[in-house]
Amino acid sequence: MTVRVRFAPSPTGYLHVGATRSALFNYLYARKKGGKFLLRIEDTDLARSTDESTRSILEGLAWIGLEPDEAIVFQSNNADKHRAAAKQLLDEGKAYRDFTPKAAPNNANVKDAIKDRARAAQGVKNMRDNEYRELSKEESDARAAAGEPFAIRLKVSEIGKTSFEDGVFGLQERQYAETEDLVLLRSDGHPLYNLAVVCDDIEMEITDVIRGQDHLTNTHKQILIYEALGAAKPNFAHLPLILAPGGKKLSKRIHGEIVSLTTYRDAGFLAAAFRNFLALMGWSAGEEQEIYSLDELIGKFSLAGVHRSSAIFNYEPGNPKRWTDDKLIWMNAEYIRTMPLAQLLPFVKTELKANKLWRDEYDEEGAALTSTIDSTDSQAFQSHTEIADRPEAIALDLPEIGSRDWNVKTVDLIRTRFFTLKDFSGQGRAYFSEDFDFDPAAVDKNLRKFPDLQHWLPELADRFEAAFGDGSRVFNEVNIEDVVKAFTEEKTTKLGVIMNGARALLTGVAVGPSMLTVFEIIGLERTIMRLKSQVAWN
RNA sequence: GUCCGGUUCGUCUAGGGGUUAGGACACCGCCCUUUCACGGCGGCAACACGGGUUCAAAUCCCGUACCGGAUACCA
Repeated sequence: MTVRVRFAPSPTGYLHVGATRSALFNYLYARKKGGKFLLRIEDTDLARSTDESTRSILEGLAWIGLEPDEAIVFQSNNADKHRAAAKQLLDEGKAYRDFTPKAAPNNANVKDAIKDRARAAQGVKNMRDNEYRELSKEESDARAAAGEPFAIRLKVSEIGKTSFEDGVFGLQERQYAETEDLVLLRSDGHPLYNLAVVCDDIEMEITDVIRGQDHLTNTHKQILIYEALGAAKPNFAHLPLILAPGGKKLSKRIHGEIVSLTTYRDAGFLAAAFRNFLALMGWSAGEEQEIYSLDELIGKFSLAGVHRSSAIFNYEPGNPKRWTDDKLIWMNAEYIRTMPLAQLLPFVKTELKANKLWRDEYDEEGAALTSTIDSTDSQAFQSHTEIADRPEAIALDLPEIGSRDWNVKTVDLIRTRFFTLKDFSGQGRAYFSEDFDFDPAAVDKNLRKFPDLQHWLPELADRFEAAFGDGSRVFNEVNIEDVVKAFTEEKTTKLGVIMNGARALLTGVAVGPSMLTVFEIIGLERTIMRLKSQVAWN
């Protein structure tokens, strides 16, 4: 039998990172087993479900690369089937009508109300004391015919237990006495979650249900429904939860946008990096590897590697440097600097375009460097070093400023210190535009601390002009170094003072690659212009 | 309350009778360097507690504590 799994979110908000991990594990399991990964939108709670949420979920799944193999199922479309199933169980005497008037909903604190009620019962509550449980068929039919409202409850036996072998948690057993006669159909005819899920999973021929640990007790209820319906039950596996720092469940309401997948997309994370990070939350292949391609994850995934303990999604609210999990940030940076350049470039292009930093010239086909990069074998993943070590890529003369090759070389140069795609348009803005900001800290540290620089740097610009302006010498690292060193000696100052001052003026920031390379990449013309500019000083 | 589950460095984790308890992130130090959040080297740092079984327990058993989940005519 081919494996069929499903991800079944309810569209009551954006896609949650915990839910995304459930989707990922379902997907990995399906791919590993050569099965199908399906998507069902559980939109039966009309009051809370929105189309916008559905769109957002779909968008999130598309971004992270977890698209379903078959058409999306909307649970609300199956309500008639759910009602028919309830009716069938009623007719077979496996369920009964409960004419108890519906209790007023206590929306303020539903959870607390449930807890209080349970505590009041002191654990000796009889789950079978419903007065309508043994009502005669005649009377039940008569009252229903008279128009009296009723809910339909499953008649759960008093003696016995449900049990199943959980793919993660092992053998799970629960005495029937612990399970109440659960409601299948609300008195307004609305099918309830557990019934809907079971009917749909049967209908969709789901073989393996993989979902959050918060559904463990639902599983016992659902098994009762499978049995009543005479249907074969699927395999079940429950995943540990992802918790917030402090150990509470990571929730949209309390923790905000940090739990939304779109936050990471918008913050410049690579889907591959995010997926990699998520896979390692609650799962391990039992080895010391950290970076896994999707194919590797599929190859190595197994439910046996899933933990039973919850993982904490670690971050510090209010700390800009740790706004999300450290390891996630590191992993994204690791992907940016080590992934094949040809794979990174399209993402950088999108980022630059969105900030009006992209030039059509970057798209032009042609030169040697570009074709070298494009032919890079993208299966190899340690490629940053490979590219850097490849003499034909790095030894080329500097491409014309603003050309496609220049863009490729620049991206490869600056990516080594970047954490997100946003950095290409933020910290890296000065490479692509004249309109960039100066980091006040960089100005203070590298310029104001050495007031002489205010006239020295324009002077250096003149030296560059004199040395390279007529084109007789190439503006490259070796020659630039000669000029700067001579200038430094003349001023009897340290090389670092000149270099760091120039860095602040040329790039607006205090960090970056070797300054000699930066001069070269920025180019003679822009270097002269920026060294002479006084805007940073004002 | 009851049921279910959990507890190895700050965090993610490896290890499941004999290990100097390993790795990653973060942090700290040193090196490289004109700077740097790259890179290299090194450091700090953990088996919740109490009993038992055993020659030997982080590992098996029992108990305790703490944490989490569930307990709806929500999903």
